Formats: sequence, C-alpha cells, structure tokens
Amino acid sequence: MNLATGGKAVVDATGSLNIYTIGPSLDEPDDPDAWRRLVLSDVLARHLVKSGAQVKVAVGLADLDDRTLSSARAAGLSRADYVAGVVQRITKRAQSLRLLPETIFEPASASVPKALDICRKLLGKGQAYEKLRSVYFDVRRDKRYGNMHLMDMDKLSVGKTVDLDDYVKDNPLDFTLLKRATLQDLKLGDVIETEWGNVRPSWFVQIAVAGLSALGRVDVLVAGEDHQFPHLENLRVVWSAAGVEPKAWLADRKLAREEGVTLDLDTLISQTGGNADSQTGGAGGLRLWLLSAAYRKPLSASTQSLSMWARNWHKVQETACGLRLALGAGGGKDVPEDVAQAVFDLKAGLAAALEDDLSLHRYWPKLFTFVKLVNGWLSAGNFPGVAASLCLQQLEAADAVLGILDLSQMPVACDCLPADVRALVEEREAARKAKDFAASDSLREKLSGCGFRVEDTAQGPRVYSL
RNA sequence: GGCGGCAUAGCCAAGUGGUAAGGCAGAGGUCUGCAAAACCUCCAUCCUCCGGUUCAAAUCCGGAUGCCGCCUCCA
Repeated sequence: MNLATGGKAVVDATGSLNIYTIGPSLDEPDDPDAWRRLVLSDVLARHLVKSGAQVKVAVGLADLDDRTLSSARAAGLSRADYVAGVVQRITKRAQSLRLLPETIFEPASASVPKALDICRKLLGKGQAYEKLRSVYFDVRRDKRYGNMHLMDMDKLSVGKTVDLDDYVKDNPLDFTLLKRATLQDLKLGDVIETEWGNVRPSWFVQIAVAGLSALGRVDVLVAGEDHQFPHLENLRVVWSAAGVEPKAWLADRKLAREEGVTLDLDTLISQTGGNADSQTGGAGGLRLWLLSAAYRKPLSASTQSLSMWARNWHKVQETACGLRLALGAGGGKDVPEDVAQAVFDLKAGLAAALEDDLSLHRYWPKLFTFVKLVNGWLSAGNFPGVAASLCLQQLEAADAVLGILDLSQMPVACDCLPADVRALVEEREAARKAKDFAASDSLREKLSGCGFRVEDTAQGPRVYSL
C-alpha cells in the first residue's frame, strides 16, 4: 500500500485496523470522485477483513462548513434538517454501492466539544493563537510540518494569487482551527459559543474530529488528490495533538472528465447498468467502473469507457449466472485439471493484485481470461457440476472483496420457480419446439407480466426474476 | 511564476533494461425463429518528439511539446 509520504507502507493485518475516508462534501453528496475513494477504501477494508484483521471503517462528513451552510440556506432548510437529509441520501448510496454495512458515516457536528478540547490543547501548547476571534494553527511551531513529501515548504509561492492583506493570520501558511462566525451564522444559530467568541470549526478540525469520534484511532487515511496539500498536513497536526498518528496515508486521483458527459451518479448507474430490465444491476457496474483503473491514475469518464465497463460487468455477471445454472449438472466427481488451473490462476491473480498496492487493474485481465474459459466450457456443454461449483465458489470469493456481482439478478433454477410460472416456461418451450413463435412471444410477455424474464440458451431457457 | 504527476492503437489500459497483457469498438466466421449472449480468427515492427547511455530502452538520463493536480479562500 502506498504511503503519501513516499514509499510503501506494509500494514499488519493481524491486529485491528481503522480506516478513515474523507467523505463527499455535503453540498455535493454524489461527487463521483468521493465515491471512487469510498469504494476503494471499501475494497481495502473487505480485503483486510478477509485477511483476518479486525477492521473499523468510517467516513468523515464536514457538516459545519460554509458549503454545507450555504446549501442548506439555498434549500431553505435548517442546517440540521439539511444534513439529516443528505446523510440519509449518502447512506442509501453506500448501500447501493455495497459498502460494508458497518461503515460509519460520521458528521463533525456530533463532536464539537472534542474539537474545542483539541483547540484548547493546541493553544495551551502555544502551537495555536487567537486573532480577531478566530483561532489559527501556527505552522512554524510544528517541526514536521511539510515533511510529507507533498510539497516543498520553502518553495511555496505564497500569496501568488491572493492579496495577503485580506488575512489576519500571522503567517499566510497558518491554517484556521476555529473561524469566527458571520452575522448570518449567528442569526441562524449556526455557531458555537466559546471563550474565543462565536465560531465554527474549520474543515480540518471537523474532519479530524469526526474521525476520532467514529474510530478513536485512525490507522489508514484515504483521501483524494486535491486533499494532498495542505489538508493532509493539517489533519496530521490536529490528530497529533490528540495523540493519533496514522500509519498510512493514501490519495487517489480524480476522474478524467470528458466534456458533455454527465457525472451524476444516477445517470452513471443507468449508463453502466446492464440491460434495460434490470432495476438494480447498474450499481455493480458503477462499482466495477470506479475500481477499473489504478487508483493513482485518473479514471476515464468518457462515454466509451463507461459503456466498455458496463459490458465488462455484464460479461462477468452472465458467467456467474451460467455457472449457477450449471451447478446441478452431473458429469463425474472430479474437477478437470484445466478447470482447477483456471480457478487457481484467478485466485492467485486477485491475491497478488490486492497485496501489491490494491492494483485491481491488474486483476481484470485475469478475470476476463477466466470468464472466457468458463464461457467456452459452458457453451461446449457437459461441464461437470462439481467444476461449475468450484468456479462459482471462486468467483463469489473474489466478489466478497470486489462487491460487483448482483446476486439478486441471478437466474432462477427451474425447480425453484413458482408452479404457475414454471408451467408458463414449459408451455413456451413446447411452443418453441413446435415453431409456434407467436405463442412463444406472447408467453414471454406473460412471463414478464409475472415478473420474470426469459433468455433462451443452448442449455434451455434461463429465467430471471425482474 | 514555482512544485509534482502523466503522455502506449479509434477508445480505455498493463507493462521500470531483453524485444508490446487485457478489454471496448471494428472486420470475418460458428451458433441462432425472435431477443440476448457466447465461442473462434484478425486488428501497434512499435510506445508524443529530439538527443544521449547501453550489446540491448516504451522502460534509464537530458531537452522540447502537450495535458492534469497543487501552490489561495471555502477547508
């Protein structure tokens, strides 16, 4: 795993590990860049869980910042109401993107006293100062500030684009811990009364403190490209005041946006969403796409790229469906050697990719090779049930980490169908055999009315519930 | 202006010294009532450009060009 400080960090997966991710800004809860890193950290968490670690995952939400406040005001809601709505939306999204259900979404507003404690501590140590009713951190009082290899502090071009006279900081690099509230904040009650006046905690303090509240200790921080400087340094400083020192910092890149492509998540879901009948299939496709490229490289959001991954998702899903239906097949007790080899390669490929800096992009070719082999065997017929079972098992084991398959969209085995539906399917097969295609098509319609979709394959009809 | 990153086919993309993975799109074929798939074959003598190091470079070094992020509030 890569450390933002330069090299690789080896994370010990035998103990307990807390993973903390910077969540989307509450004025833009659907930000695909944020969801890319949430899905990445989810894969990391699932992988560590599988390796035997005790993992806690939390996502920090800054709900006291200017962006949230102005969004709430634009929506005509109180801050609390607005935040409650957005957090609910984020939780729902997390569910649809299959983040681990135990993922904690922690709003900063729940930890205001803790924020104030940390500020008092920093002031007490002389690392922070108050000026005109705001509290700032003095970066010159932290020897390590700027050591994260993110930025050469001596070469920063400070004040290049901003008039320094606008600030009351002692040093333009100093960052805000507590910001004095505006008159409007005061009117709307969006302030915290303190010994320094009416303030709001800065984004850094909010994110830092939400992490502490949710996890107690942060071991791995997952941030975005644009958080690298100064945000990571600032978080480090605040956490360090609370005695917390993350072991690894990782930052993913942003999307490479193409003009004219809508990056609204719901649109993306429908674009990566498999067939039109599928109501929920798109989330898996979206998740696959979000994981498709190396996290330290930009993710292409072009239409072509999106449809490519939609097809890829479909392919994997279809193979899982095919395997599921082949489970019942006979064909001996032994798994053919080439099948065992393919299963082994798939397993080894995933392990290698995950161990080496979560490089899932190197796993996909292995997965596609596997899918192609399996499809070949399936369409050749007489694929032994034990072999199908082994393949499906491995595919599902991989999916425990990847979370891309849609198990609710699996075909239903004939003997599991309701009797009336089963009768319709059989009737349709008979019609097809008799080449009565008008009857066959109308039965397809009828089945769709009952909530089932039929696909014909060489091995017989495949029935999906809608 | 400074710092950092990236540049591989129509598109996405792997590949850090030994002669270009994989996918999408495209072409041809098999299968096919429809629909949806699947399978087989083909598709970069070359990795932005110019120099250099080396027996050997997409890979290392120098330079050029282009794109992206940060250097400032929000945070």
